[in-house]
This record gives sequence, structure tokens and C-alpha cells, in this order.
Amino acid sequence: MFETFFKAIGEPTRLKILRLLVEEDLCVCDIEEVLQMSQPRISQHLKVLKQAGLVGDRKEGQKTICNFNHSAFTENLEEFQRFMFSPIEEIKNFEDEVARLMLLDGTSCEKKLN
Amino acid sequence: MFETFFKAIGEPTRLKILRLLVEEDLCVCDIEEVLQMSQPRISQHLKVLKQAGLVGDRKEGQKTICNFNHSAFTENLEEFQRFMFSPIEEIKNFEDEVARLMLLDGTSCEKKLN
DNA sequence: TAATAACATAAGCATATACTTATATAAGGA
DNA sequence: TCCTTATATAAGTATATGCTTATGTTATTA
Repeated sequence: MFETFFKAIGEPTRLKILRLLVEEDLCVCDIEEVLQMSQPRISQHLKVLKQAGLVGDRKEGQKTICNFNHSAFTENLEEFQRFMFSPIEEIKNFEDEVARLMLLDGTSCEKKLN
Repeated sequence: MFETFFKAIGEPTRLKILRLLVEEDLCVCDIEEVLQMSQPRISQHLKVLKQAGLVGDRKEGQKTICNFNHSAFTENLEEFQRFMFSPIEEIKNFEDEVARLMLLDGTSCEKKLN
């Protein structure tokens, strides 16, 4: 559930790209220039960020302008915090692998330990 | 800077372990039992979590009781949010690779684009 | 229409990661 | 002291990841 999100932001180059896009929308070639990295490298990382829903884009002529998806980012973080700190019973609402595992038979984690 | 943190929590098994430890301190063998995973597997993931500072432990007889480091976790998340959304000028305070890159010559990211 | 610019994608490779099996170590108990 | 329990760690392996080089593709421009 959060794996895609954390893998996306857990890679240094992708985090740099994201941080740049927080400031302003940029086309791919601008990102290349600022980060001084090859075009395919940037392009491949952007793909991952898009798949994670953290980056969107629009076409402007030849250029592809990328933008930071602020709400997706924030929602991911908030949902993660809820997941971590909600009373375990409430996690049932999360359709999450961890929740399923811990509440496999509808019992609490504590019960599974006994 | 945040790479260690996100790599630690970005792996499903480690996230499960963390979520368990939020509830209560557990020894390694308890974690094995709840997650139904092999001992070395749990042990190796715990190592990563400890290196990220997210898990601590204490010895009790033969057992090693693991605990969730709540403050380290929270501080990582908070610092990350500050990093993402602070005005770019303030990021100088972060001794971070991204900040160094983007402010390499003391100019703003915007200037580097011109 | 040919050439170029801005991208995406494929192929290949080296390293990292996550797991298993096997072995080491340290603490208690018989 | 020997055995067992609880844990760490090493070795091996398969897959994932991140990069480079090479090649497609689409939109502009000459």
C-alpha cells in the first residue's frame, strides 16, 4: 500500500526531482539541466514518480511539463500516519496487507500472541 | 538523508514489524510468530530498522525485546515535511545532498535555470 | 519534406536487496 | 557440563533497481 509511495520518495534522485517540482513546474529537459543528469535517467525516474501518483504532466508543444501532485503526496503521508497510529481495530478500514495479516481472523494482534 | 528512513519503512515486512512494535514491545521470537516468518528474516529486517534508528532493544535474559522509537520516527517525518515545503532558501540549514545540489553556488534553483 | 528538439523506451550490465539454509554465539536450565 | 532457547551472522541465490548506450516517436522548424 505505502510501498510504492516510499520506494518513490526513498530514492535520492527522485527526491531531488520532487523537491524541484514543489517549487515550480518544469519540463523534463529543465530537470536534466538543473540536476545535471542524463535524459533517460530523469525520464525513467519521472515514470516511477508518475506511477506513484506524485507527479503529473501536460504537453506544451514538444515539451512535457511536469508538476508535483501536492494532494496525492499529502494524502499518502496522512494515511500513513493514520495507519501507524490508529487503534489497531480501526485499521480494518485500511484494505492493507499488514492490516489483513494482523487481523487475519478478526482477532486483535494481542490475541494472536497468546 | 531521508534515504535510510524511507528504505527502512518502504519494505512491507519491515513496515509490518514497525506497526507491531507501535502496539507493544516484542521479542524477536514473538515477531516471528505473529508474522509467521523465519528467524533470520526477522532478524535481518530488525537490523535495518535499528540502523535507521527506528527500533531499539534491550536484553531480558535470552530474549531481546524490541521497541519502536517513536520520537525518532516522528522527527524523521517532521524533518522530511520541513525539507519538502520550507522556502528553498531555508533549506541551506539542512546539511542535505539535495540542498547542496540545488544551492550549489548560493544561487536559487530558479537562477540555475536561467 | 528533411532535420532537429524533446521526450520515451529497450537492452545490457553492475550492484543492491530479500530471502533461504547453514552455522556461530550467548544465556538458562537439566 | 550438556542441551536447549533465543538470536545473530555468513554464504549463496534470485530478483529488483539504477544506470548507460542505443534507438523510437512525436512535434517544430528550416
